[in-house]
Amino acid sequence: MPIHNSDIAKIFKKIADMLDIEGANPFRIRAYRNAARIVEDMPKRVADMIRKGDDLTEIPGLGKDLADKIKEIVETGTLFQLKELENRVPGELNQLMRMEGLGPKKVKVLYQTLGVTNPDELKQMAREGKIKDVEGFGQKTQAKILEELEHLTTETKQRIKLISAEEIAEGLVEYLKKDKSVKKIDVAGSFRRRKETVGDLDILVTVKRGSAVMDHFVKYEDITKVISKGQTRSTIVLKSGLHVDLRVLPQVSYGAALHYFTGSKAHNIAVRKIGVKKGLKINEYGVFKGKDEKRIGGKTEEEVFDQVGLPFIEPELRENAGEIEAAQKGQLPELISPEDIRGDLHSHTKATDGRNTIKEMADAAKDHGYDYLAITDHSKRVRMAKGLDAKKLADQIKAIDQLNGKLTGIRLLKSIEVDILKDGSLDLPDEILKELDLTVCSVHYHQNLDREKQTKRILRAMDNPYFNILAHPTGRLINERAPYEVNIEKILKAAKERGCFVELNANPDRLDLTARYCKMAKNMGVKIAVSTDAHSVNDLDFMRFGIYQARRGWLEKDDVINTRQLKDLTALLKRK
DNA sequence: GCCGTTTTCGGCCCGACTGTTTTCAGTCG
Repeated sequence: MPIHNSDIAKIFKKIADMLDIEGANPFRIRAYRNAARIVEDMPKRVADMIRKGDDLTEIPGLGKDLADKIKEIVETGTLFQLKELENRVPGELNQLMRMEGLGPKKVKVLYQTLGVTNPDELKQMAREGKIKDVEGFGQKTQAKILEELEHLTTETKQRIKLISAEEIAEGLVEYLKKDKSVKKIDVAGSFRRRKETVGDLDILVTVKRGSAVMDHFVKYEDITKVISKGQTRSTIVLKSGLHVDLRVLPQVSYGAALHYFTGSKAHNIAVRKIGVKKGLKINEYGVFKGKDEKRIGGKTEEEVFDQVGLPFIEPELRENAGEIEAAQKGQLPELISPEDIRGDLHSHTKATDGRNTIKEMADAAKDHGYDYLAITDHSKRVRMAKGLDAKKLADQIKAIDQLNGKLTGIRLLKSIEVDILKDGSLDLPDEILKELDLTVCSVHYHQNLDREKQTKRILRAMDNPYFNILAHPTGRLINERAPYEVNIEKILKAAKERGCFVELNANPDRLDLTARYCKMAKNMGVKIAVSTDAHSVNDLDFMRFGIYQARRGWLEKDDVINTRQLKDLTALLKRK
């Protein structure tokens, strides 16, 4: 069984939890949590790296000990240390730590006094009223535990998609602005970094003297629970289950706080470390210097970066994934922006499973200020979507030619989202494909092939001289369907050799490629098409999510083919 | 458990809020 990076991370997280409950050295625990994160975010499979004999200790945060443990996990699928731990501490105890307000210390006390080892037993004790009598616990804690356990069975706390977070955040910001004492307002956190999913919202504000914004905040209509309410910080839970923090900040600290709460944590730590070397203390209140901790910055984010000798780093890059080193060398990318996009290369119409006509799509694209739009309906294999056969596609080609004769200010590109069949051949004959301006090729069926077969299948498809863009390269649906097993690195290499491109599908349910693969593609010199896969005129708006993701993947204007003028794009699409 | 051009030993981020504690520990981010 292949060991995924996430498997390794899971084991390290569990060890960290168990050590936490045992009361081990907190820095040792942090080392495990840190390692879990490192492995999870690694652009390559650790198992492959070990097979190739790479030295894992060269990765910051992994020493000899952890490297050996990773090796053990890769070779045996498990870790002896974990089994040992489970002999001392029941393995289910860490589940209790998932609960709001229960940390390692309290879990340990519950275990030692009441013998509680899992959520069911905890629920039992809470119902019998035994929790409140334990030292350090009380009536309120018991009620909270009971309430949360009743919930736990129905809804598991899941990160929500960026598009949902955006909707919620906009509503909240609008509501908060109704309080006229609010001056500045920003939504920080992973939302501001435009991560594809968001775990909670961090809203920062500055207010006029005597503001009652906290009172206003906890009266928001969408709230199910107020977890805490203070002068400078309050936390609420929305009906959707999303947690929202509101922080009130002094003007002078706003930039420091914005930086601090935008994260990522790893980025902040790295910035702070540079600060420490320069004798600075950086926290959410500002940048401070010397023994007397004189404030020397923090009103704006720029000031914070400036004090550590860095240029401004865009939020999307703040993952401690090389952005700090790049900033130090003056080599930060000039990230792509929405205005750079000249057209959309993946869209559907009524001819298959879209909801609008070709003409309607063309008009909408023109309204977006685009120069071109590729009409890419499904091919016949995708029966569910009434996919086009060669004859129907020929009819559509004619229709588009005619329409192009009448349209002004927008050019329709004749194309198709052609299915890559199980054996890697394309779903339509070359005779019809060669009549098109470009092809967008994708896998819809047989997603469960093993890694090698799936990769070969796609490589074979790329051998077809009419193959241009690989659409939604991993097939994942965020929170719904895992990516299929496929070696993206090999595919990128093949795309480079053959003059093909890969899509970054901007649909917020897909966002496929991930940021890390975008970065990999860029480094390998493979250009990317950021496309919406629109099934209606409204879906063309998804482009912004594609741009967010592209920015997270360090892409610049030049890395993306649909930033090109039509004639340059046409030249790019001609395979040698 | 990791890390080091100030250190191979002794650091490793810390402040706000809650609950139960009468002066603070635990949790969270």
